[in-house]
Amino acid sequence: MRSGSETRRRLVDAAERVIRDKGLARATTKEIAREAGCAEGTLYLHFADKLDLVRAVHEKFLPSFVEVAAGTAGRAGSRTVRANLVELAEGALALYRDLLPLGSSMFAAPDLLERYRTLLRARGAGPHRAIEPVVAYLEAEQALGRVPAGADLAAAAVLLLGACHQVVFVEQMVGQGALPLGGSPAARLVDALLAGLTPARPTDRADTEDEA
Amino acid sequence: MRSGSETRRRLVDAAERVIRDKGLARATTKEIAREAGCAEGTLYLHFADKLDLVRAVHEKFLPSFVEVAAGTAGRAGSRTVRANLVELAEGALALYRDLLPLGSSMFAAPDLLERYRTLLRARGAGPHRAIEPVVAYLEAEQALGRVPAGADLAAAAVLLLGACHQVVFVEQMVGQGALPLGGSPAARLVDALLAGLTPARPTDRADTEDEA
Amino acid sequence: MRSGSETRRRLVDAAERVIRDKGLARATTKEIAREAGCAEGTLYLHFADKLDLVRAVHEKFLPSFVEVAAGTAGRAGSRTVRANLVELAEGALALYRDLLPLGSSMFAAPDLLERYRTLLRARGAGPHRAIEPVVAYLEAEQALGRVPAGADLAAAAVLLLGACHQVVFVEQMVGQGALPLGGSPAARLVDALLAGLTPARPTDRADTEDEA
Amino acid sequence: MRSGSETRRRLVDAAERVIRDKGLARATTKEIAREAGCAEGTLYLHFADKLDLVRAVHEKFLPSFVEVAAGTAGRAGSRTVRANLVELAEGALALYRDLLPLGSSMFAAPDLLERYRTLLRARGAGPHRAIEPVVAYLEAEQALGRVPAGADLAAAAVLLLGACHQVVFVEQMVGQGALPLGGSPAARLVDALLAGLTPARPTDRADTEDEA
DNA sequence: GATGAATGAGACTTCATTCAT
DNA sequence: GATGAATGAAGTCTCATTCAT
Repeated sequence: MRSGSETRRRLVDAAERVIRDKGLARATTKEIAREAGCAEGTLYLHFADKLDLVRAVHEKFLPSFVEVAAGTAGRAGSRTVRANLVELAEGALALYRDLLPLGSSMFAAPDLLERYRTLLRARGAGPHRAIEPVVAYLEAEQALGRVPAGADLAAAAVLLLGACHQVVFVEQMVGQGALPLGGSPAARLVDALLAGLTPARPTDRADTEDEA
Repeated sequence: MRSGSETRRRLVDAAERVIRDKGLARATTKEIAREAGCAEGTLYLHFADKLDLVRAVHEKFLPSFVEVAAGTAGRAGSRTVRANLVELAEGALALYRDLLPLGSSMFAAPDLLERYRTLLRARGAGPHRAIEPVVAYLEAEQALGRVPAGADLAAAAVLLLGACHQVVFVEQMVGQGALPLGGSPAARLVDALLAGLTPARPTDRADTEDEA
Repeated sequence: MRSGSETRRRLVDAAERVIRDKGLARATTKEIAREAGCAEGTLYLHFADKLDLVRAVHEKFLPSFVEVAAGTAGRAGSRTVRANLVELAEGALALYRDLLPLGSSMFAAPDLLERYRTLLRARGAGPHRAIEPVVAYLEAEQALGRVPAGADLAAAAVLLLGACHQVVFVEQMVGQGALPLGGSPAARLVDALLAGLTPARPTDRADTEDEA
Repeated sequence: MRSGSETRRRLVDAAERVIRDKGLARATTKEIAREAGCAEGTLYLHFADKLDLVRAVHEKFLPSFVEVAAGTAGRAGSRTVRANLVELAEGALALYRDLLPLGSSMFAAPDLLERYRTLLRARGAGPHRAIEPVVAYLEAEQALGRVPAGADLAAAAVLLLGACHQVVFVEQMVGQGALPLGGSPAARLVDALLAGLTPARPTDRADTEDEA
């Protein structure tokens, strides 16, 4: 009943499809069962209740957060840092486009959010884990001298992934092209991050040397 | 029905409170009316339907996206760029903490999202407008030479605001402290953005001069 | 909502009728609402849930237990003891015929039984209170010398009311006439109780003078 | 399907246990099968439907009604009438404590009650048969002169058994000790029945010699 | 005989919305 | 404008029963 039975898998996939199409609020058990090609009652043979099924849908994507940069992580030293980061940002954009509708809808249902938090804690998973492989990649480049020695890699990773998250959030709420990041958003974000905002001249540099 | 009657205001405020407390899914008309201290039927004297009331709640926050950096915008040239950006980032964090639960829950109901999109288009508003004052501030600093001439200011603004959004998203989904941004997250993000990731040595810089 | 609104009363009466006709197990909210001439949802405007409605039905009959012998109690000294007790027994038979189907069905639903117990305790009511007016009547007769001085009046009351209960129980489970109490069951039970089972001769009386 | 297979017996026993524990309303086929240690479908190899299984549970107890006084019946003439009746009453109390929850719950389901009536008629069984051995015992004592010649033995038996039934009914509905029959209820009921309610003086006796 | 996943009717309950007062 | 009882469609979940293995 808990293991990967064929029907169970069909139900999870059907639930995912319906939630994406109609949103969590319109994802009824009747609709999910119809989509899965089974009776409504069958749902309760495989899941304790509807929330348990939704949790299973989310669970399916738990590894994604960490696997975003799985490919890139090993690329340290190859090609250029920029190329690797652009590839990584594009992967992040694709992932967020996939997960945002699923993830955000949880805020509409506090009980679901609570169950999800419990699940995340139990697995030690969550969206915050996404920055780990990015940091790992940057550390490897740092060791190779392709990233400055004193750089705050965690903050850099959050800047990049956060920007990707934001791009997708705006895309889905307002529509594509709302943000003035014409061309390749991934490339522009990476370039801006690499360049920083500090003027070349030492006098300006002094400006940033104060306490917050 | 459209005017700013006292009862109408009470209903909007009550709806906001209930949505924050219990989530959109548990925000029933009965509960909202109780919280507003009026009868359930009264709601329909002021709003076409429940979605219209929710839209009014969101509408209340439309200006916020633009006003985030209202204060900071005029500070160009004063203090340091870093200090101004840290203040701005802290404002963004506070704003996102306030708005995220309200904004994200829309993804649970596509019909609500659709109405919101229409509203945003009609008003030319939306979360993407938040970067405008940031860009405006940076442009002013750029004119003063406190920000590099060639910098991609739009991308920089998205990096900073996106990171703030991300920090709050993780906070609310997993809990505070999940991201490794100990100390002042705002300060660390700003510092990382200012510093960039390009090594000081010219040889490394060459690494990034590859395909756009 | 708790007071005696017209709709509330109609629902309680309808529920009583349906429970009598079809039994508690077949008394659905849909059927009760139809019988009451209102929508199913209306039920939940007046009662927390279905059990709460059933409780209200039972509550309606709480006073009955005590009022059985209300009339007879005042008759002490008038007519004959036998006549008064026969009248009382006939009232008890009528009451039990009315209440047994309602009361017994509770044993099928432990949660309902539990709520009913709570209600009984709170009101200090219950089927055991039925013997009180009977005992009161007998005490009055005892004072008048029409009932033996040393008689165990509580036990006598339980014998009489218990027998009436039993007669109805058998009637409803097996059908009328199953018990060999042809003629007037009430009269036969009262006569048997008045007469007792002790033989007139002193030698037999000795038989019963054994261990207490 | 009708024979006394091992599995069939396990199912009947399991059903009895579940009905006692959770009530008829909560006695699901799933729960009964689990308790019996077999699959849900197996139930339908041995019984036409769920009601048929419940009927089998009740059938198991059909003889009980008659066997209550099996022991006592043969005791006529031995010990004292009182001692024999007290023993019999105690047996009746024990029996009713055992059967009442099972028997009463039938009133919640008229279709079950109907099937049970049919069964009782076919077997000539039922709760009314319980008085037979009591009457038989009393007749034997009557023949021995230990019970008055003119006594209405059927009515006396109903008084005694009915009182026992009542004691248990009140116990299970309100709780033990609700009836004022402290000490040994069985002994008090028997003593009251033996003594009767007629005053020793002939003048009082006249009171009862009126129209039926 | 035994199994247990699948079924689907139907139970209880919620809630946005209406309307007579 | 305000009320709140009434509505009824729709939601989640249960459970007796069937059937292919």
